[in-house]
Amino acid sequence: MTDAPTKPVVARFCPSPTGNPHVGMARTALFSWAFARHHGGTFVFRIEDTDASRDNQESYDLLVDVMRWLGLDWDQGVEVGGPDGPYRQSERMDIYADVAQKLLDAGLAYKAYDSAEELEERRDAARAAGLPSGYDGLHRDLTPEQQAAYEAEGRQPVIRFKMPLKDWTFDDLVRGEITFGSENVQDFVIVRANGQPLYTLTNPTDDALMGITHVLRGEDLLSSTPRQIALYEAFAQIGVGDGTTPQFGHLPYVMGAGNKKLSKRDPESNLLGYRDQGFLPEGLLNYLALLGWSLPAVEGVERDVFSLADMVEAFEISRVNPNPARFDLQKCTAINGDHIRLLSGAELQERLVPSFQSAGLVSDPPTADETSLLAAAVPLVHERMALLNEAVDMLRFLFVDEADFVIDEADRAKQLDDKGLEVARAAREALGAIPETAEWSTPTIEGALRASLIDGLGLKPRLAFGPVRVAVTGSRISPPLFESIELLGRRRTFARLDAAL
RNA sequence: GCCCCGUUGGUCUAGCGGUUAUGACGCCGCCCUCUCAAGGCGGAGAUCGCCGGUUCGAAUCCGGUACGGGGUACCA
Repeated sequence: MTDAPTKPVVARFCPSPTGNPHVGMARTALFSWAFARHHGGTFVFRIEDTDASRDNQESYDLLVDVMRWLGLDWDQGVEVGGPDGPYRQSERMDIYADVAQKLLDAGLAYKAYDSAEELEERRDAARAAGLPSGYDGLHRDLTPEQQAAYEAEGRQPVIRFKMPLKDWTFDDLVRGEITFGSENVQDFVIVRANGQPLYTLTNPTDDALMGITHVLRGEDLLSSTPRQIALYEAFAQIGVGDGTTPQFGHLPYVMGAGNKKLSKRDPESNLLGYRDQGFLPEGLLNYLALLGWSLPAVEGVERDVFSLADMVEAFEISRVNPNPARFDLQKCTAINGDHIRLLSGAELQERLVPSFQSAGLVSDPPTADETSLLAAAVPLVHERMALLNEAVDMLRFLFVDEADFVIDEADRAKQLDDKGLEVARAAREALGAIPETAEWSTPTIEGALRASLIDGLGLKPRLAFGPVRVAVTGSRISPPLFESIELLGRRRTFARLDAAL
């Protein structure tokens, strides 16, 4: 299968605003976006909010917010507009009504009056007989008299699309040729009895009207593809769209723990949660890309940490793996750590500001002192973190008011026992002996401490510095000690050692 | 029931008829080292779901089968 479209690519992402944006959705958006960008095409962002009972504005806002955070920009769509708007289906109802009417007028769709009970009964019978259980086509060819009779009974009809009687074969962009037999693709409802259009109509209508050339979506929609192809062929007859049918590619699921699809309820699936935890959009996206796709090896060397730009350059839909992938938070976090290490110190510092602000350690906007302290402190933790929020915990001791400084009790017990206090006392003396006139710097601090604790007391380094670390930073785990002491400053360092003794 | 999709170490993944089956995350060990990381080195872990077939030769091609997933809605 080749991956060289002949006409300009127009791809789209068209979620329904129900609940929290989840990672599977982001993966679908990413692949569609990367596909469009790779081919220099257009990316459309449309919202499918045709079901008023499930859709809501808050969810819509979240969707827009998260797409912007991820950096998946769109050329046409909600918020930005475009030639084929509006891009919210709730604002396009007249269009769907018009298309449905045209389909009816052309004899490509029909009114069906079956009641829910009747349908269920026939469906059960078909199953029992080992037959496919879709609509049996009973009202396909009702005469006007029969229709009038049903209406006289007070029945409100749905509109069903009349599937041409033939087999349906298409070449899926990720799975290859797929065929559905005619008997398994029955007439489907496109407009509810109350006049509301359904996804089955709105989605292909918009794709046709917006000139979508490539439809990349979740594999849950694979079996509805024949219906959509049939609809496109009908559109060609009634003049909706340009008469062509897009190509389809069905992306595998992103699964959660166990073996089930990551659901919207699952906290691991909540995209905003990742932002709050301090994931970088490029880190999350990189990991998501790895779920079903990989950068081609260059001269036999595989690479799994890459930028969005790298992905755009290399993204071939034919390389997408058709099988579902389990989301692994640990690996996602590890990849994110790699991306953090790829950031310059200045970039990292900038991205860290919001985390420090929400922890109440830095004001909004940061003061000059806070900014310079951050600038000096960030290099200390840059390669020690996988998530932005981890920096807050590691550096809290530098930013916190003295009154709020606390020592972890478990660590105090382990390190500041009698022996440890003795070491801390020696450290306090050694540091206090550094002349006021001498620079309070990492080398001087290290020199003083080593001379006193290692050479003087004859301690192993880990035994020497542990108690000092706990007294000064509040934890057995901290950024490098001497640098930390330098940044803390003379006064605060002395105060903390004194307080610990 | 019927239809469709999928199946390579715990997880993700490379592989497109001939490899000691690739790499990553995780795990274990060692080195580095003031803690933790990062980094370096090494290791354990896969009879490529199973059975047949094609072929000199199959993870790769074909057929079946099992298991998992999806669809079968007046949800999307």
